[in-house]
Amino acid sequence: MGRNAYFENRQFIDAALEIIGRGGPGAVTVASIAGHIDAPVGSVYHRFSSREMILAELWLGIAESFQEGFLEILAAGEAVQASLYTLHWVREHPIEARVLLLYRREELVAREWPAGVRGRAAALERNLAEGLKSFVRRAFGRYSSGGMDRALFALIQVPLAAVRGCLEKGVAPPESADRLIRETCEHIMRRKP
Amino acid sequence: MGRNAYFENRQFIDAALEIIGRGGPGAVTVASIAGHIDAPVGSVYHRFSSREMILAELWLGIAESFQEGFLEILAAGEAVQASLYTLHWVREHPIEARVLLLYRREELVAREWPAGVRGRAAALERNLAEGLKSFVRRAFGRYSSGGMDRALFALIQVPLAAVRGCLEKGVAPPESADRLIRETCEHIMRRKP
DNA sequence: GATATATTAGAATATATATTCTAATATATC
DNA sequence: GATATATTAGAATATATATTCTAATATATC
Repeated sequence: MGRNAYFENRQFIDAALEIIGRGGPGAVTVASIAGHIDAPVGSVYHRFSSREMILAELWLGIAESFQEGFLEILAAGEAVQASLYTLHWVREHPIEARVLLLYRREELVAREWPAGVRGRAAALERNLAEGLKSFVRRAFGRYSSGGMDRALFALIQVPLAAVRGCLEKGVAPPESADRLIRETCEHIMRRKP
Repeated sequence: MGRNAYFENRQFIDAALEIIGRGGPGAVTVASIAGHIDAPVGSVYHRFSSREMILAELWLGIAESFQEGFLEILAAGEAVQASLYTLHWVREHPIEARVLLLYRREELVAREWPAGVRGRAAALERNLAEGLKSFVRRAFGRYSSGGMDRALFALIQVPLAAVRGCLEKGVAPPESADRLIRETCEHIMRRKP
């Protein structure tokens, strides 16, 4: 019982997304989030325990969605497809991509996750580690730290590198990026560690 | 005439370097900089027009020194050597590397450079662009934007990607990084754009 | 040795922003 | 229709930190 809600949690998180996407981490204040949807700041704190909690939920939601797609492709075992995933995802989700891939996570949420989302953050890390580990086993016949270095480099670091400049400029990655990532991945994964 | 100075500008800049290197951008306050060398905050403002100016001078000094070495190797024309430069520089200058390569520049100095160092910032950008342009001409026979994309990717983005994880962890890049960068660079630069 | 002044010293102030708090409002439930 | 309460509404407060300001100090120059 009681008064009906005028806003939804999601609206505040989406407002934070828009604000970071346009103005960067420095632009997200509790007032700017509330103002973006004409809500009073009181309504922010009625829903979220702190400013950081909004950002944590935003970041985790994006990361989970990004990672779900990545792990699916990774499980299929195609290295090149997995290495191109980031690029395609950035093209489809340009704003989310900035939040997840352009800024360090610590710019949005302090190194220590706020209580209440630690489980989600830990699961994210665990799932990635597991997915990569079994990919490495399949790709190279057995697990080795050298194989993991190679997979991390080809499937994650290089695609990220190829995309970072565009994220900064706020433009979509060019066609040429596909080729650079594909070539690099094929070459790096061809050689056994 | 007048009282002799007890501190030097350099000490404040070095203090900022140490503080960022250890605690990240969030840890550099005017008070923490002054406190690090037991100076009063008044002495900070006696030397620097603002907190941002200290960070601008720190960042520009590191960037200039990094870039000078890079452009020298680039002028020699060896793509692989240039692609390994970042890695070697990170091993030699671990703290400076964090300031320059781990954090976005905008975390330290706002997008608009403070008046007084705009010339230095512009020169930095111009010199890199020129150095890369003439490298591309030599490497591929003629200048093309495709060639520039390839050079940027192989000589800058990939080396940065290979090194970022270590910068975050605060450890020196492993031997394996040399091989990944070298292999990628050779492969990417072999093909004409 | 007196004097001017560069610099130290650190307290006071300004400002931005997160958080708290009190009152008003709207509606579900009786 | 009365009542309890979830939620809105936004003013008040707390806090961190950059910047300013005033006084003290030490030394180069005369």
